Amino acid sequence: MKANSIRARVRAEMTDEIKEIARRHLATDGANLSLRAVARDLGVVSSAIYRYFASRDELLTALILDAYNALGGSAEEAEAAVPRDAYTDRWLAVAGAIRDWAVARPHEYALIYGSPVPGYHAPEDTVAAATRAVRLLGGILQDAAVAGVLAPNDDPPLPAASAADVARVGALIAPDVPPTTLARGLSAWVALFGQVSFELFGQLRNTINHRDEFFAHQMRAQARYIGLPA
Amino acid sequence: MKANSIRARVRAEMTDEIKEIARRHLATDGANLSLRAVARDLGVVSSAIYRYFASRDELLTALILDAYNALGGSAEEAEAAVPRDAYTDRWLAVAGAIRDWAVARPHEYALIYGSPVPGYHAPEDTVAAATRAVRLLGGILQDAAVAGVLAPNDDPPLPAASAADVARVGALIAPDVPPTTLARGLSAWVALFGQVSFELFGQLRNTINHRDEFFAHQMRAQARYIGLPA
DNA sequence: GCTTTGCAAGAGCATTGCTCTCGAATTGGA
DNA sequence: TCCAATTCGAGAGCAATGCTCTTGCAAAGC
Repeated sequence: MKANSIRARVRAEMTDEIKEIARRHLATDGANLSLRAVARDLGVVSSAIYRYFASRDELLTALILDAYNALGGSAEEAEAAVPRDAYTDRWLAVAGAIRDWAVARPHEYALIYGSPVPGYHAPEDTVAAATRAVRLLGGILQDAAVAGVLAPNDDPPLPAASAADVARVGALIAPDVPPTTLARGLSAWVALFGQVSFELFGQLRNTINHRDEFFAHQMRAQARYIGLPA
Repeated sequence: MKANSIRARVRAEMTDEIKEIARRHLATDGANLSLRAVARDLGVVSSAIYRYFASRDELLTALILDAYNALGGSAEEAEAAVPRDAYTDRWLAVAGAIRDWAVARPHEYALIYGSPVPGYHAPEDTVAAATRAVRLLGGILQDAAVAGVLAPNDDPPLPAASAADVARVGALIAPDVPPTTLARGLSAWVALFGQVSFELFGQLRNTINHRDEFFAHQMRAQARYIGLPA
């Protein structure tokens, strides 16, 4: 089949439409996605879906990949709009974009940062997409480090094995950032997604009611903790 | 039915056995728990289960409640074994117990801290059980505060609405802890569960490989961040 | 023009959650 | 001690699911 035959184009359109409808179902019915329901909405018999996705898991994998990329893209876009030397603002833009994306699509967020779907194992394709968000944070730290505006800290050094783990990550995304600062960066990264997950998964109910404001404040605190300039 | 009739005892045993088998299935097959499979393992026909749980969701709710209590109990037990004035160690004991419990029962952890199961809404019963872990942290902060060993910080004050939220929580579990310290405590709480979730849900794959060590180090850092004495 | 390939439809299978009915067993008051 | 009320498990049955297989039809490519 040539890449640009009518068939190929129709196939791509169908694939997109299936994912689109699946996303809609995800948003309304939650995580238990029904292939047959998607087929019905598409006006097609259920077995037809299997021409495009070998199984329900494969459809979910495609949605997961898309979600990682959408989230990463949204964060990158927000970060790119901030002046390069406004390091704290860049971090806040990333954090805000991630939360906004997640709040707008809680079920897609749950797909990628919630409990892994049973029996499903992330193919290697997803890791590149999944790291887009962390790479952004690494880039900000790196830029701040070379600019010499990253506040030092007097944390004790990491134990050997963790130091190696952190160094390996650092070499890839933020080579000029000292290890203890990198560890604080990872901590902020965890705090960011932890906060979003807590909010979306209901752990903040009856506790923190003004989530926007609290989130922004906590992310600002994380920026200070990392050592980004005010 | 009298509380101690044969029927009542058998009923309690059956209920426990159903939950026990369900937990086993959870551990092997993941989150898609099959009532019929549980019934088969119990040597009983599927409709018999409905004498004990009105629906699959109700069984899951019972498991969730048990999980919250088991996790809370495990953390409380670990914390109680530490001298009262070793505030950092108390925090580390809580954090370690929570992680250990979660690593040993990833699917039960996912049940309570992962994506909420579709259609399911936490009944009010669960909130008391769910707050046992936070209360522990609050208690440690409170004790350290009244002992006067909680290091102050110069964080900017919280914005009004968040300050009210935090104050409400603080009044309940740690009345003598200043708001900004409380905010740092909440941050540590989020970091704790965020770290465990990242580990169990696969977000640390190919990044942090020595998870025990890294977790312990990060929790120690959180203790310092909160202001607990070394 | 003819063969190969891609596709949707439909029937079918095993499985699921849940409901209902029917006998058998336990219970607790007379 | 007997008897009505309650509780329970078995079994059949329903609507739905994921997935497979076969059958005809349309597009693609020689």
